Amino acid sequence: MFRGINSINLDAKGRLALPSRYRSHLLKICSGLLVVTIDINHRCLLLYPRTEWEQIERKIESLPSFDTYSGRVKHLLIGHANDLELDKNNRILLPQELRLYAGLEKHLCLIGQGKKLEIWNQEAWNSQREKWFTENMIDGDLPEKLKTLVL
Amino acid sequence: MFRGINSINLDAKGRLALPSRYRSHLLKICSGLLVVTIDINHRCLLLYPRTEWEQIERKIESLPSFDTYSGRVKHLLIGHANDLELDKNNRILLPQELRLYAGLEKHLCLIGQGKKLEIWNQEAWNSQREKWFTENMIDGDLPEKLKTLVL
DNA sequence: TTTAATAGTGGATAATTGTGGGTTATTTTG
DNA sequence: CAAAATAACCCACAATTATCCACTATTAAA
Repeated sequence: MFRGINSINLDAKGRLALPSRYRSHLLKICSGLLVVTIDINHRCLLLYPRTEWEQIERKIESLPSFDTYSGRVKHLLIGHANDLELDKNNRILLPQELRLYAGLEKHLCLIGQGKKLEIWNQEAWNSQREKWFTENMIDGDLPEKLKTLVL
Repeated sequence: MFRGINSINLDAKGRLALPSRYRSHLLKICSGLLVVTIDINHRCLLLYPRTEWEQIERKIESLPSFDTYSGRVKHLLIGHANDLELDKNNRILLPQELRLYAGLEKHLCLIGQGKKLEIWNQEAWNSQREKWFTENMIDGDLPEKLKTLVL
Protein backbone atom coordinates (compact mmCIF):
# COMPACT_ATOMS: atom_id res chain seq x y z
CA MET A 1 0.00 0.00 0.00
CA PHE A 2 1.28 3.42 -0.89
CA ARG A 3 0.86 6.12 1.70
CA GLY A 4 2.07 9.58 2.47
CA ILE A 5 3.45 12.63 0.74
CA ASN A 6 6.83 13.25 -0.77
CA SER A 7 8.24 16.42 -2.22
CA ILE A 8 10.37 15.47 -5.19
CA ASN A 9 12.40 17.37 -7.73
CA LEU A 10 12.38 16.45 -11.39
CA ASP A 11 15.91 16.67 -12.71
CA ALA A 12 16.83 18.43 -15.91
CA LYS A 13 16.14 15.31 -17.94
CA GLY A 14 12.64 14.86 -16.60
CA ARG A 15 13.55 12.00 -14.34
CA LEU A 16 11.77 11.34 -11.08
CA ALA A 17 13.46 9.47 -8.23
CA LEU A 18 10.97 7.42 -6.27
CA PRO A 19 11.29 7.37 -2.48
CA SER A 20 13.48 4.45 -1.60
CA ARG A 21 10.94 2.98 0.78
CA TYR A 22 8.88 1.97 -2.26
CA ARG A 23 11.75 0.35 -4.08
CA SER A 24 11.85 -3.16 -2.68
CA HIS A 25 8.07 -3.37 -2.75
CA LEU A 26 7.98 -2.41 -6.41
CA LEU A 27 10.71 -4.83 -7.37
CA LYS A 28 8.83 -7.58 -5.63
CA ILE A 29 5.33 -7.08 -6.95
CA CYS A 30 6.08 -5.93 -10.49
CA SER A 31 9.83 -6.18 -11.06
CA GLY A 32 10.01 -2.43 -11.33
CA LEU A 33 7.55 -2.33 -14.23
CA LEU A 34 5.06 0.51 -13.95
CA VAL A 35 2.33 2.30 -15.84
CA VAL A 36 1.55 6.03 -15.75
CA THR A 37 -1.59 7.56 -17.03
CA ILE A 38 -3.63 10.67 -16.43
CA ASP A 39 -6.18 11.24 -13.71
CA ILE A 40 -9.58 12.21 -15.03
CA ASN A 41 -10.73 14.19 -12.02
CA HIS A 42 -7.65 16.27 -11.40
CA ARG A 43 -4.73 17.55 -13.41
CA CYS A 44 -2.35 14.97 -12.08
CA LEU A 45 -0.88 11.64 -13.09
CA LEU A 46 -1.49 8.17 -11.76
CA LEU A 47 1.35 5.72 -11.31
CA TYR A 48 0.54 2.02 -11.01
CA PRO A 49 2.59 -1.13 -10.58
CA ARG A 50 2.12 -2.93 -13.90
CA THR A 51 0.37 -5.82 -12.20
CA GLU A 52 -2.20 -3.53 -10.58
CA TRP A 53 -2.76 -1.63 -13.76
CA GLU A 54 -3.52 -4.73 -15.74
CA GLN A 55 -6.39 -5.59 -13.45
CA ILE A 56 -7.79 -2.11 -13.76
CA GLU A 57 -7.35 -2.11 -17.49
CA ARG A 58 -9.36 -5.28 -17.74
CA LYS A 59 -12.20 -3.65 -15.84
CA ILE A 60 -12.09 -0.55 -17.98
CA GLU A 61 -12.12 -2.58 -21.16
CA SER A 62 -15.24 -4.42 -20.09
CA LEU A 63 -17.21 -1.19 -19.71
CA PRO A 64 -20.16 -0.94 -22.12
CA SER A 65 -19.05 0.32 -25.52
CA PHE A 66 -22.07 2.45 -26.30
CA ASP A 67 -22.20 4.36 -23.06
CA THR A 68 -20.88 7.89 -23.50
CA TYR A 69 -19.05 8.17 -20.21
CA SER A 70 -17.55 4.72 -20.40
CA GLY A 71 -16.14 5.47 -23.80
CA ARG A 72 -14.66 8.65 -22.49
CA VAL A 73 -13.01 6.90 -19.57
CA LYS A 74 -11.56 4.28 -21.89
CA HIS A 75 -10.12 6.82 -24.25
CA LEU A 76 -8.59 8.96 -21.57
CA LEU A 77 -7.20 6.33 -19.26
CA ILE A 78 -6.02 3.68 -21.67
CA GLY A 79 -5.14 6.21 -24.31
CA HIS A 80 -2.72 8.01 -22.03
CA ALA A 81 -1.20 4.98 -20.38
CA ASN A 82 2.55 4.59 -20.75
CA ASP A 83 4.79 1.72 -19.74
CA LEU A 84 7.72 2.71 -17.56
CA GLU A 85 10.56 0.91 -15.88
CA LEU A 86 12.67 1.79 -12.86
CA ASP A 87 16.31 2.44 -13.69
CA LYS A 88 19.20 1.36 -11.50
CA ASN A 89 18.91 4.49 -9.39
CA ASN A 90 15.26 3.99 -8.65
CA ARG A 91 14.15 6.62 -11.14
CA ILE A 92 11.54 6.79 -13.88
CA LEU A 93 11.41 9.01 -16.93
CA LEU A 94 8.03 10.66 -17.35
CA PRO A 95 6.88 11.14 -20.96
CA GLN A 96 6.82 14.77 -21.95
CA GLU A 97 3.20 14.59 -23.06
CA LEU A 98 2.10 13.64 -19.57
CA ARG A 99 4.41 16.11 -17.89
CA LEU A 100 2.70 18.84 -19.88
CA TYR A 101 -0.78 17.58 -19.05
CA ALA A 102 -0.10 17.70 -15.33
CA GLY A 103 1.94 20.88 -15.55
CA LEU A 104 4.92 19.24 -13.94
CA GLU A 105 7.89 21.50 -13.49
CA LYS A 106 10.76 21.03 -11.15
CA HIS A 107 8.82 20.75 -7.90
CA LEU A 108 6.26 18.02 -7.61
CA CYS A 109 4.46 15.98 -5.01
CA LEU A 110 4.08 12.26 -4.91
CA ILE A 111 0.99 11.20 -3.01
CA GLY A 112 0.46 7.62 -1.89
CA GLN A 113 -3.09 6.48 -2.54
CA GLY A 114 -3.31 2.81 -1.72
CA LYS A 115 -2.79 0.83 -4.90
CA LYS A 116 -1.50 3.80 -6.81
CA LEU A 117 0.63 6.91 -6.54
CA GLU A 118 -0.44 10.33 -7.69
CA ILE A 119 1.98 12.81 -9.19
CA TRP A 120 1.03 16.47 -8.77
CA ASN A 121 2.60 19.76 -9.56
CA GLN A 122 3.57 20.96 -6.10
CA GLU A 123 1.58 24.17 -6.19
CA ALA A 124 -1.45 22.50 -7.70
CA TRP A 125 -1.42 20.01 -4.88
CA ASN A 126 -1.09 22.66 -2.23
CA SER A 127 -3.97 24.70 -3.52
CA GLN A 128 -6.18 21.66 -4.01
CA ARG A 129 -5.41 20.62 -0.49
CA GLU A 130 -6.28 24.02 0.90
CA LYS A 131 -9.54 23.86 -0.98
CA TRP A 132 -10.36 20.53 0.60
CA PHE A 133 -9.60 21.86 4.03
CA THR A 134 -11.72 24.95 3.75
CA GLU A 135 -14.77 23.54 2.00
CA ASN A 136 -17.26 22.14 4.40
CA MET A 137 -18.93 18.85 3.83
CA ILE A 138 -22.67 18.96 3.73
CA ASP A 139 -24.14 16.27 5.85
CA GLY A 140 -26.92 15.28 3.51
CA ASP A 141 -24.50 14.68 0.65
CA LEU A 142 -22.32 12.18 2.46
CA PRO A 143 -22.53 8.59 1.30
CA GLU A 144 -23.60 6.13 3.97
CA LYS A 145 -20.21 4.48 4.22
CA LEU A 146 -18.56 7.76 4.99
CA LYS A 147 -21.13 8.80 7.58
CA THR A 148 -20.46 5.71 9.62
CA LEU A 149 -16.69 5.75 9.30
CA VAL A 150 -14.97 5.67 12.67
CA LEU A 151 -11.46 7.00 12.75
CA MET B 1 -6.36 1.40 24.81
CA PHE B 2 -4.72 4.79 25.01
CA ARG B 3 -5.89 7.14 27.74
CA GLY B 4 -4.82 10.33 29.35
CA ILE B 5 -2.82 13.35 28.48
CA ASN B 6 0.93 13.95 28.34
CA SER B 7 3.00 17.06 27.90
CA ILE B 8 5.97 16.20 25.70
CA ASN B 9 8.87 18.12 24.20
CA LEU B 10 9.98 17.67 20.61
CA ASP B 11 13.74 17.67 20.28
CA ALA B 12 15.65 19.68 17.71
CA LYS B 13 15.35 16.93 15.11
CA GLY B 14 11.61 16.63 15.45
CA ARG B 15 11.71 13.47 17.48
CA LEU B 16 9.00 12.66 19.99
CA ALA B 17 9.58 10.33 22.95
CA LEU B 18 6.45 8.36 23.72
CA PRO B 19 5.47 7.88 27.36
CA SER B 20 7.11 4.70 28.49
CA ARG B 21 3.87 3.18 29.72
CA TYR B 22 2.85 2.72 26.07
CA ARG B 23 6.05 1.02 25.09
CA SER B 24 5.45 -2.61 25.90
CA HIS B 25 1.91 -2.42 24.60
CA LEU B 26 3.08 -1.03 21.28
CA LEU B 27 5.82 -3.58 20.92
CA LYS B 28 3.30 -6.30 21.53
CA ILE B 29 0.47 -5.27 19.24
CA CYS B 30 2.45 -3.83 16.33
CA SER B 31 6.15 -4.43 16.97
CA GLY B 32 6.63 -0.71 17.35
CA LEU B 33 5.31 -0.02 13.84
CA LEU B 34 3.05 3.03 13.71
CA VAL B 35 1.28 5.35 11.30
CA VAL B 36 0.72 9.09 11.71
CA THR B 37 -1.66 11.09 9.63
CA ILE B 38 -3.54 14.34 9.90
CA ASP B 39 -6.86 14.91 11.57
CA ILE B 40 -9.31 16.48 9.16
CA ASN B 41 -11.43 18.25 11.72
CA HIS B 42 -8.68 19.81 13.80
CA ARG B 43 -5.16 20.93 13.18
CA CYS B 44 -3.64 17.97 14.93
CA LEU B 45 -2.14 14.59 14.09
CA LEU B 46 -3.41 11.08 14.64
CA LEU B 47 -1.06 8.30 15.68
CA TYR B 48 -2.12 4.69 15.15
CA PRO B 49 -0.53 1.32 15.75
CA ARG B 50 0.10 0.00 12.25
CA THR B 51 -2.33 -2.86 12.76
CA GLU B 52 -5.15 -0.51 13.74
CA TRP B 53 -4.43 1.83 10.88
CA GLU B 54 -4.58 -0.91 8.31
CA GLN B 55 -8.13 -1.73 9.27
CA ILE B 56 -9.14 1.88 8.92
CA GLU B 57 -7.29 2.24 5.67
CA ARG B 58 -9.17 -0.68 4.21
CA LYS B 59 -12.45 1.03 5.03
CA ILE B 60 -11.32 4.30 3.55
CA GLU B 61 -10.07 2.59 0.41
CA SER B 62 -13.40 0.97 -0.19
CA LEU B 63 -15.21 4.31 -0.34
CA PRO B 64 -16.74 4.99 -3.78
CA SER B 65 -14.18 6.37 -6.26
CA PHE B 66 -16.40 8.85 -8.00
CA ASP B 67 -17.90 10.43 -4.90
CA THR B 68 -16.48 13.87 -4.17
CA TYR B 69 -16.36 13.68 -0.41
CA SER B 70 -14.97 10.19 -0.36
CA GLY B 71 -12.18 11.24 -2.67
CA ARG B 72 -11.39 14.10 -0.39
CA VAL B 73 -11.19 11.90 2.70
CA LYS B 74 -9.00 9.41 0.86
CA HIS B 75 -6.63 12.07 -0.34
CA LEU B 76 -6.28 13.77 2.98
CA LEU B 77 -6.05 10.77 5.27
CA ILE B 78 -4.12 8.25 3.19
CA GLY B 79 -2.19 10.95 1.41
CA HIS B 80 -0.83 12.27 4.68
CA ALA B 81 -0.25 8.94 6.35
CA ASN B 82 3.36 8.14 7.17
CA ASP B 83 4.87 4.91 8.36
CA LEU B 84 6.92 5.32 11.51
CA GLU B 85 8.89 3.04 13.73
CA LEU B 86 9.93 3.34 17.35
CA ASP B 87 13.68 3.74 17.76
CA LYS B 88 15.68 2.14 20.53
CA ASN B 89 14.89 4.99 22.84
CA ASN B 90 11.14 4.79 22.36
CA ARG B 91 11.02 7.78 20.03
CA ILE B 92 9.41 8.49 16.67
CA LEU B 93 10.49 11.03 14.09
CA LEU B 94 7.58 13.16 12.91
CA PRO B 95 7.82 14.19 9.25
CA GLN B 96 8.34 17.89 8.76
CA GLU B 97 5.29 18.22 6.57
CA LEU B 98 3.04 16.99 9.34
CA ARG B 99 4.77 19.03 12.00
CA LEU B 100 4.02 22.10 9.94
CA TYR B 101 0.40 21.13 9.43
CA ALA B 102 -0.23 20.75 13.12
CA GLY B 103 1.96 23.70 14.05
CA LEU B 104 4.09 21.57 16.30
CA GLU B 105 6.89 23.41 18.01
CA LYS B 106 8.72 22.34 21.06
CA HIS B 107 5.78 21.90 23.41
CA LEU B 108 3.07 19.48 22.47
CA CYS B 109 0.33 17.37 24.00
CA LEU B 110 -0.30 13.72 23.47
CA ILE B 111 -3.91 12.78 24.05
CA GLY B 112 -4.98 9.16 24.42
CA GLN B 113 -8.13 8.46 22.42
CA GLY B 114 -8.81 4.75 22.58
CA LYS B 115 -7.32 3.13 19.51
CA LYS B 116 -5.29 6.17 18.61
CA LEU B 117 -3.28 9.00 20.06
CA GLU B 118 -3.72 12.63 19.11
CA ILE B 119 -0.77 14.99 18.86
CA TRP B 120 -1.54 18.66 19.43
CA ASN B 121 0.42 21.82 19.69
CA GLN B 122 0.17 22.52 23.40
CA GLU B 123 -1.45 25.93 23.08
CA ALA B 124 -3.82 24.79 20.37
CA TRP B 125 -5.00 22.03 22.66
CA ASN B 126 -5.55 24.36 25.57
CA SER B 127 -7.61 26.79 23.60
CA GLN B 128 -9.62 24.08 21.87
CA ARG B 129 -10.42 22.64 25.25
CA GLU B 130 -11.54 26.01 26.54
CA LYS B 131 -13.76 26.38 23.53
CA TRP B 132 -15.44 23.05 24.15
CA PHE B 133 -16.15 24.03 27.70
CA THR B 134 -17.76 27.33 26.85
CA GLU B 135 -19.78 26.23 23.81
CA ASN B 136 -23.15 24.82 24.70
CA MET B 137 -24.57 21.78 23.03
CA ILE B 138 -27.90 22.30 21.36
CA ASP B 139 -30.26 19.51 22.18
CA GLY B 140 -31.83 19.17 18.77
CA ASP B 141 -28.47 18.62 17.12
CA LEU B 142 -27.48 15.63 19.22
CA PRO B 143 -27.51 12.26 17.50
CA GLU B 144 -29.71 9.63 19.10
CA LYS B 145 -26.81 7.61 20.43
CA LEU B 146 -25.45 10.57 22.32
CA LYS B 147 -28.82 11.58 23.75
CA THR B 148 -29.21 8.18 25.32
CA LEU B 149 -25.66 7.85 26.56
CA VAL B 150 -25.38 7.15 30.28
CA LEU B 151 -22.11 8.21 31.90
C1' DT C 1 19.34 9.66 52.06
C1' DT C 2 21.88 7.05 49.13
C1' DT C 3 21.91 3.99 45.42
C1' DA C 4 20.16 1.89 41.53
C1' DA C 5 17.25 1.80 37.67
C1' DT C 6 14.64 3.78 34.23
C1' DA C 7 13.40 7.44 31.25
C1' DG C 8 14.50 11.60 28.62
C1' DT C 9 17.78 14.22 25.77
C1' DG C 10 21.40 15.33 22.73
C1' DG C 11 24.78 14.46 19.45
C1' DA C 12 28.58 11.80 16.63
C1' DT C 13 29.12 8.40 13.19
C1' DA C 14 27.93 5.39 9.57
C1' DA C 15 24.93 4.18 5.98
C1' DT C 16 21.73 5.36 2.61
C1' DT C 17 19.62 8.17 -0.69
C1' DG C 18 19.15 12.08 -3.86
C1' DT C 19 21.27 14.39 -7.58
C1' DG C 20 24.10 15.56 -11.36
C1' DG C 21 26.38 14.62 -15.34
C1' DG C 22 29.44 11.90 -18.76
C1' DT C 23 29.18 8.24 -22.16
C1' DT C 24 27.01 5.08 -25.15
C1' DA C 25 22.98 3.45 -27.56
C1' DT C 26 18.75 4.24 -29.91
C1' DT C 27 15.32 6.71 -32.20
C1' DT C 28 13.67 10.56 -34.89
C1' DT C 29 14.01 13.92 -38.47
C1' DG C 30 15.58 16.35 -42.39
C1' DC D 1 21.47 7.88 -44.99
C1' DA D 2 23.47 11.35 -42.00
C1' DA D 3 22.86 14.30 -38.25
C1' DA D 4 20.60 15.59 -34.30
C1' DA D 5 17.92 14.67 -30.55
C1' DT D 6 16.36 11.71 -27.12
C1' DA D 7 16.76 7.99 -24.02
C1' DA D 8 19.40 4.39 -21.36
C1' DC D 9 23.16 3.32 -18.54
C1' DC D 10 26.57 4.03 -15.33
C1' DC D 11 29.42 6.15 -11.90
C1' DA D 12 30.58 9.53 -8.29
C1' DC D 13 29.73 13.09 -5.07
C1' DA D 14 26.83 15.63 -1.69
C1' DA D 15 23.32 15.77 1.50
C1' DT D 16 20.33 13.72 4.30
C1' DT D 17 18.75 10.27 7.40
C1' DA D 18 19.12 6.35 10.50
C1' DT D 19 21.60 4.16 14.03
C1' DC D 20 24.03 3.99 17.89
C1' DC D 21 26.04 5.62 22.13
C1' DA D 22 26.62 8.55 26.11
C1' DC D 23 25.16 11.76 29.34
C1' DT D 24 21.59 13.88 32.50
C1' DA D 25 17.44 13.91 35.05
C1' DT D 26 13.98 11.74 37.31
C1' DT D 27 11.80 8.17 39.64
C1' DA D 28 11.87 4.05 42.43
C1' DA D 29 14.01 1.10 45.84
C1' DA D 30 16.95 -0.04 49.71
